[in-house]
Amino acid sequence: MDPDISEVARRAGVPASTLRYYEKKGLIASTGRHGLRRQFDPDVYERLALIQLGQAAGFSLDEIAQMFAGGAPQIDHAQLAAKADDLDRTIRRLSAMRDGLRHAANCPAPSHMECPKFRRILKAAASGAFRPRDGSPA
Amino acid sequence: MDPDISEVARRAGVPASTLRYYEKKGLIASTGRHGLRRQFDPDVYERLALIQLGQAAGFSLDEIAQMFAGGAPQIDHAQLAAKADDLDRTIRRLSAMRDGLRHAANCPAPSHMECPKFRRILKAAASGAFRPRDGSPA
DNA sequence: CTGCCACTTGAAGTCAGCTTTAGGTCAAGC
DNA sequence: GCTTGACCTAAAGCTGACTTCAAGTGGCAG
Repeated sequence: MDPDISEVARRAGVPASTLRYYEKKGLIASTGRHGLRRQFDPDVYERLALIQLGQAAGFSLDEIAQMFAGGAPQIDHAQLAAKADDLDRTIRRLSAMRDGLRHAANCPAPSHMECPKFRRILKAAASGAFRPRDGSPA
Repeated sequence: MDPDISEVARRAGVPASTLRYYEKKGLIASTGRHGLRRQFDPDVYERLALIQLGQAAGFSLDEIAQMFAGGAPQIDHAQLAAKADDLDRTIRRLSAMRDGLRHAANCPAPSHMECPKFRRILKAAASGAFRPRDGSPA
């Protein structure tokens, strides 16, 4: 028997409301109804995993829907490489921040403003060095 | 003469609407008015840099406002260390994603589903390995 | 056959961080 | 003195990814 929405929710760890939302967005499809109730093909689990993976990679649901658009998932290699580069920039930015935070957490200066390193970082922030590029998460 | 809002906007690269929003939130303060028009202390530039830095580090505006709450910026060392750890987790997660994307971008398999590495990553996604922890950006 | 309750729906609400809009004020230049 | 237009306000709107709500439906146990 094909799983119903609560079964999919339980097994995939995704709330039923989210599954309905994904269906409306065209990210997943139900195979039919049993009365009112949706029934899902077990393939939906793979779909959901792809969605979660895509999200983790920083793709929006709309972008993910595009990938699913043509039958079997078509994922453009250039698009993947571009997203990898986005991630790389984000990682570098976050790494710099993390190092700055670690320093500030251990800095012996009485106030952060008296620490030269902090002031240097602050100046970088003022000049926009840490502004996320478009396409970066957060 | 103290700068007015458009001067601050121009020099700090922050829209006037954002400055008003920050003022309402208590993140910055104007020193007075010239007619209706706000006047700002030049200190505001440092404030704005701190705000941008805090945002880049993943703090919410509310958290940043808390830090500003007691006269000179009080930034708790434990809080900084905790945020650094958050960032570290995020960085590791994103690095794994980036590597996965790079592989997929160059993978010779006709479909991603036929690549063992991709399938392995997909399984990890299904098991929630990439779900952002609470406190992580994006 | 009846009642329960898990499911259904569309619409509205949530969150953060802003931006936009509509209508108003007023310092400064002519 | 009059016009201009940059500034002001409160309130509403926006984005993305959902969640919540109120009201309805219907399969199945008893």
